[in-house]
Amino acid sequence: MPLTDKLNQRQLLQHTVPLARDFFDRPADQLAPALLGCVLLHGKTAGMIVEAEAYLGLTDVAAHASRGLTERTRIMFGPPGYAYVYLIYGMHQCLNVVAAKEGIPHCVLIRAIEPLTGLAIMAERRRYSSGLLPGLANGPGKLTQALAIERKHYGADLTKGTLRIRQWHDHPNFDIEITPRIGIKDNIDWPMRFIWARHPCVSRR
DNA sequence: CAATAGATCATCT
DNA sequence: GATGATCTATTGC
Repeated sequence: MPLTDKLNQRQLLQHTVPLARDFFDRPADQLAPALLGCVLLHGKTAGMIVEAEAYLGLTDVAAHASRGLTERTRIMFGPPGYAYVYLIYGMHQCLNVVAAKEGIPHCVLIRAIEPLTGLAIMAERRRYSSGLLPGLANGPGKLTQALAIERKHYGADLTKGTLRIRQWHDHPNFDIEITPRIGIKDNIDWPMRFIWARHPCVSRR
C-alpha cells in the first residue's frame, strides 16, 4: 500500500506564500501555536506542522540556551527565522525555529508534521513500508529524517531557500491543545507543547 | 497494551 | 567522562 501525495509541488506552492522575517519575531510561546498549520518544505518533500514546543531561553531551565551562549546555542541569540539543528541521543537530528529578537534566545522545536508531498521519497529515507500516514513523520527525529534535515542546515534561513516554511493562503481552522513538553527533566509541568487537537499525525497520542 | 533496553556522539562539565 | 528536547524492537502482562 504506497502512500500517495495529498498535493503536488505546483499545487503546494500555488496555495502557500512565504513567511517574512517579522513573522518569527515574537516569543516562542506565541510563535509555536502560530507555526501550527504552516508548511515545512525541503526540496521535493513537504509537510504541515501539527505539533511544536516552545523553549524560552534564559528563563527556561529546560532550554539549551538557558545556560548561555555557546558554539551550539549561538544561532538562537541571533535574529529569528533561522534553523537551530542539533544531534540528540547520538543519532537523531532535531529541527528548531529561532524565535524572538536578536539577543533573546527563544526557539520552537518542530515535533510532528502531516506529510503532504514527496511521500514516497520520505518513506524511502525512513525505510518505512507500513503504508500508514501518521507514523511517517510524527516525532522530531522522524520528521528530520523524512525531510533529510541534518546538522549542515544549522543556521539556514527559513524565510527562503531550499529549507523553508510557508503559510497557506487560506489558513486552516482547528483547535489547539496545550500540554507539558515531552522528554525533558526540568520545568516538566510548563504547558509549552502546542498540538493541532485530535490530528492523527501528532506524536504520543 | 505498557514498560524498557540499546544504539551512539556532539556538547558541555 | 556524563549526558541527553529520540526511536525501534522486544519483552512481559
